Amino acid sequence: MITSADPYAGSTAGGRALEPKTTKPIEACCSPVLESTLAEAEAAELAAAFKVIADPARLRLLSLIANAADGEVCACDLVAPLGRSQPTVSHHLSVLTGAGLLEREKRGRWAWYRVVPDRIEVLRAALAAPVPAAR
Amino acid sequence: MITSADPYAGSTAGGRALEPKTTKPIEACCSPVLESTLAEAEAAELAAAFKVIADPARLRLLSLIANAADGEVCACDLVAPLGRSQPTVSHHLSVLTGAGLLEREKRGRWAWYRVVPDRIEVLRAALAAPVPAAR
DNA sequence: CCCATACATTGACGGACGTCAATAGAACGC
DNA sequence: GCGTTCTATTGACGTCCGTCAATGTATGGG
Repeated sequence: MITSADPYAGSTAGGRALEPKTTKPIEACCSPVLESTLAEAEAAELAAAFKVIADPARLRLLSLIANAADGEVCACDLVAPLGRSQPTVSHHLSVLTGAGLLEREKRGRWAWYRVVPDRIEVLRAALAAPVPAAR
Repeated sequence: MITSADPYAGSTAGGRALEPKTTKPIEACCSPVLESTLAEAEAAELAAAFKVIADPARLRLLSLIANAADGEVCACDLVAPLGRSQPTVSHHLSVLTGAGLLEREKRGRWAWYRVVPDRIEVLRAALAAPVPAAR
């Protein structure tokens, strides 16, 4: 007998949820990790957000686009620098856009991508050090 | 013919490297993602670092330990709140410690864990917004 | 000594995901 | 219309990894 009335907010980890598997956009879901105890649901959402940027290809895409001349890059100019196939690049761009880290604008035959700094700031904020309470 | 002498720093993504698979501690490896273009190696290292915290169990462990009374927690007090088996908790603590995000101190039969805020700051810094150059 | 407790390691299983080739879809020029 | 170009989707494959049961290792009490 471990817990009869589980005192821990959302500690169920064994039960697979089998959710619709939609790529939810990143949004501020929790206070900083070091500042308050995360419930399982909050942790899952934050972890999913970090998973989006926890990939070399996607990090490089972000940096390539963020450092472009006009702040935007045509998808056609990303395949070669990334050293991956066109479908793979398209896939990663889709993941980043789905998470809200990129904005997509279709102009003629081309798709132009821009970084959305605010969404990255959300991730950054989640890693903020807590203010030293009293002093 | 796309590239004869690859002009992109470390774009090889197809070739599996099959490295020793050691868990390298997190350390400042690159300038912020939005500030300069990441080479493949830098991106791989940063991605590996983010992967460490891109997991609900590990995020909860960090928050549980960071918010403990004395800034440290006995491993025995982490199994129940996490809602996972003891070996699983031990595994995650090992990953976090290996990455340098946690410090471990063995006292008698118990293992006490503390957060290393500096290492988390490294990750946070990687997401920093670039200074608006000129004004 | 022997047993109980705390933690780590091993091995196995199943799901998640990064990758590519092939194909489909959309937009443009002629 | 028709071919060309750019992008997205589909399907398949292999690897990575989070999880647990079982076992191993160490520490301490009686």
